[in-house]
Amino acid sequence: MIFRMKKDQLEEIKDQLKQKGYKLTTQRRIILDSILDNQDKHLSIEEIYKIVKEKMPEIGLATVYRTIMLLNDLKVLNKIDLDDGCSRFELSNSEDTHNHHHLICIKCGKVEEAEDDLLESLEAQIEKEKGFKVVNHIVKFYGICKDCKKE
Amino acid sequence: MIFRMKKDQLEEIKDQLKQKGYKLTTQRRIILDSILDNQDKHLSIEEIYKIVKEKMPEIGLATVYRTIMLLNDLKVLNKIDLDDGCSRFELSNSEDTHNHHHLICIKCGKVEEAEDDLLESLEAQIEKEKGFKVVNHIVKFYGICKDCKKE
DNA sequence: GTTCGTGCAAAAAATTTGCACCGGA
DNA sequence: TCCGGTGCAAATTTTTTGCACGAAC
Repeated sequence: MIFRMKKDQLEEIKDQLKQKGYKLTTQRRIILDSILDNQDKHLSIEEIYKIVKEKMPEIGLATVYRTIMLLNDLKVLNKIDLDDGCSRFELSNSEDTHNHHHLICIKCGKVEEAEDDLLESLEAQIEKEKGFKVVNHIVKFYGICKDCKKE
Repeated sequence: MIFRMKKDQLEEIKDQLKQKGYKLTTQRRIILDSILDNQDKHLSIEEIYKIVKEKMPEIGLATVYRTIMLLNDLKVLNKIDLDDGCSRFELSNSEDTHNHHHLICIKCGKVEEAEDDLLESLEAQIEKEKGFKVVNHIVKFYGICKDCKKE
């Protein structure tokens, strides 16, 4: 996946916060920064906390929770569940989110991403049949990854 | 969705337990029973515990956890995450599971099910491109349900 | 200056574990 | 009988909350 310039993304999110009346505190900036630096990962709160704490040791875990929840509500982040006992999050770059899925290996636990998206027609059908307007979707495929198939 | 005869399903799951060397204890039978009686719902552990406790007040919450995890491992149940802070589970009737998706309303929180499945071609493509053999998938659509659209 | 956000610590919720005893196969 | 399964309570882990203080706008 090709990521946009980090600077652009940061500016865009900053604007979004400002528009909704949220302050851009040092803590929020550092947390955002850490997430943008790791957008290929699926970080847990604890992992984000650890990364952020290196840049700002006095930060509290509760602040990380509150910030992540805020970003989740703002749809800046997506919560994903990789069945490892904690919530994980990934950036939801508006163009990308709708177009990638997670491939979770049930043998080694590795998580890959697949970029294709053939769900538009299904969503159209759902709206027609159920009257349900889809605004986002999360798709997880469970299976055996390339490496594990070899064994 | 049309459910198979509860009795058939129960027998099938019993056999599965027996085959793998697990005992069919009273607790497990009651838990299974409660889940089969509620297959249209997406029950949390706590909810299952409450239902089961009426039939067997002395049961412990830990037993429910252990049984549900066992059934999850055996693929009798699927864990699903409806973003309400706890794990929920649904029966994975082998024929059905692969063919239904959840429609989660982001306004009222209601969860519907959609039965269509157009993912076969996508899965074939994933296997071809990534060498990842898909054995199951979980699809959640977030959006606005029929009722909420009216408001 | 306000008001929103933060750190800290305590609380609440969700899940797991240890262990002595019990009951299905 | 034997061994896996259970109840209970305690421990862990994850997440939330209350409150006084501090920092953005």
